[in-house]
Amino acid sequence: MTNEDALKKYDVKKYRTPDGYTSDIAIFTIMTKEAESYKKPVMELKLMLIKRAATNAEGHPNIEGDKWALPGGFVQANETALQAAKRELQEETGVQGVHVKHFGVYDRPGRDPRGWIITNAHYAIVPERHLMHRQANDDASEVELFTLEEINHLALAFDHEDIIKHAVQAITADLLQTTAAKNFLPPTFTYSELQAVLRTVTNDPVITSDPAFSRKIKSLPFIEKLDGQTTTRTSKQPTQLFRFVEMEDIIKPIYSVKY
Amino acid sequence: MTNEDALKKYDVKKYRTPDGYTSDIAIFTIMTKEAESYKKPVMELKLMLIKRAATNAEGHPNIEGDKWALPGGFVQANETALQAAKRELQEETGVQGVHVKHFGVYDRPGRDPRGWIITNAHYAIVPERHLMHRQANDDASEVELFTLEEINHLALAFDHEDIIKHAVQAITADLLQTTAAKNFLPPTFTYSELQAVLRTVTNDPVITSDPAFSRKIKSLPFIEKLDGQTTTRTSKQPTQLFRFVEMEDIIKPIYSVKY
DNA sequence: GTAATAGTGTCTTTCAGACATTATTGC
DNA sequence: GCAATAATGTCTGAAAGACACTATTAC
Repeated sequence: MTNEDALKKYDVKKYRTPDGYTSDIAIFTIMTKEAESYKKPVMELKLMLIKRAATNAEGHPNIEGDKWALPGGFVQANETALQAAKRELQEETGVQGVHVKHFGVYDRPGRDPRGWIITNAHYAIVPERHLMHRQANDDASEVELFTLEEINHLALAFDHEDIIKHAVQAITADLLQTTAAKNFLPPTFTYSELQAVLRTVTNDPVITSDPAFSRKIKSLPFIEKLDGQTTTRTSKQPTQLFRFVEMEDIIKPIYSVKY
Repeated sequence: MTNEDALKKYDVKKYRTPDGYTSDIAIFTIMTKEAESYKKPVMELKLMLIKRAATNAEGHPNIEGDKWALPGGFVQANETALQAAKRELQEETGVQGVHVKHFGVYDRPGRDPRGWIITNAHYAIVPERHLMHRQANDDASEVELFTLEEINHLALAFDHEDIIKHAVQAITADLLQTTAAKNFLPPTFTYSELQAVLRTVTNDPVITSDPAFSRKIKSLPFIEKLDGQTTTRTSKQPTQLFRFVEMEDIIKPIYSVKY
């Protein structure tokens, strides 16, 4: 009656099994538009897509060839989809050790003409400064960063339009309701740098107003003022530096805030 | 060069594929403790688990037999995991048309001794009043509702301890940061009924203090006061009724609230 | 000085938090 | 009247929101 006994009798072929399990990854970065000295940063959210090759290694036409898609690949039996996503990120960008998070599963019948393919989708936050040595791999003919507006005009493979839409929702909620913004910023940052990151996903007046945000940042329990430390990255006037404090996630009930 | 040509050349067996794709569902309900007339409701969050049969239909010992587990089953090739979860919910409780949501994927190698099994996990919110005609199905010898405290002391199958922990986190965040509480409540409700639901997952003083919550509920943009409509369900004094207003999700940035 | 960004002063209004008080009704 | 729940009155303090103003520095 042990699990071992039970296992011997179990027929793993009893059910139809999927034809594949893949891991896709939406790699987001935030780029500074027109970086000038002593200038307030203006940032832009971008997503990395690859152009699927028209033909595969054997010269045959590729599925959904010539369309843009999220990087991804088949998950191996000895790894999780999250590990596969990190491997894919490493292959596409050479970057390791950044924020990677699951946000959805795509399993609609017929979503992939090759068969019953389950896709586990993730997003990654890669700071601009880590994206120096991007390289294309053999499966992709082109790799490019697009703004969300540009993506609206691209031909996308499979159901990647849906997946990307959800990825943007997921990263928006994460940037605003967790301290995920820290993954786009250097370890110490000014109020205007944090503000620029948040402005890519919100128009909340508390965040967009300079005096309001400059005051507010000092009272946030998950951000620490670094007394005496300043920078002139963003202004001629030396500017106060801050850093994020490690803290378990902050849940503010919608029933207890001001409207 | 069309997708059809490409498909002919594609060998679907090139990669090892999973041995199964299952959909599990954490069925939550909130029960009123000691329901008396004219009494303020006190509620309790409960989760439905099934006891896996010691032996299967052929009399052989069952995998992880005699342990408690989330209801679930294999996803068919012609459906999504969400559809499978709703089917499973219907089989376990006879309930249809309630809130069912994906919250995670479990794919750690070795998590299931039967092979490489991917589990797509969901949770459902079922109002107490819909749970009149619960029935066990043939795969389960027992079905029971447990409090979260009771679950800590049960022997759970596979990695369901992890899955349940994440399900509780997911429903907590959803109850507090979306209007999901409406799925536990009748269409119109008093402040103390909503309060009782929220108290199952939070101790926030704005919610637990009666005068504070009674005032606050009137200023929430997603809740509407029903002028002139009252009930004596919860008190001898007729009590104001409210209802949820349909509204796209409210994201309150952690950077714009009070601490 | 000028321009740009950072940051403060100050006023008004609103709301949270606390606690007492009143209102309503079945028993 | 008593007990229980609902709801309001009222005070204090803190923070939001708005806008003017000062501070600092490269040029």
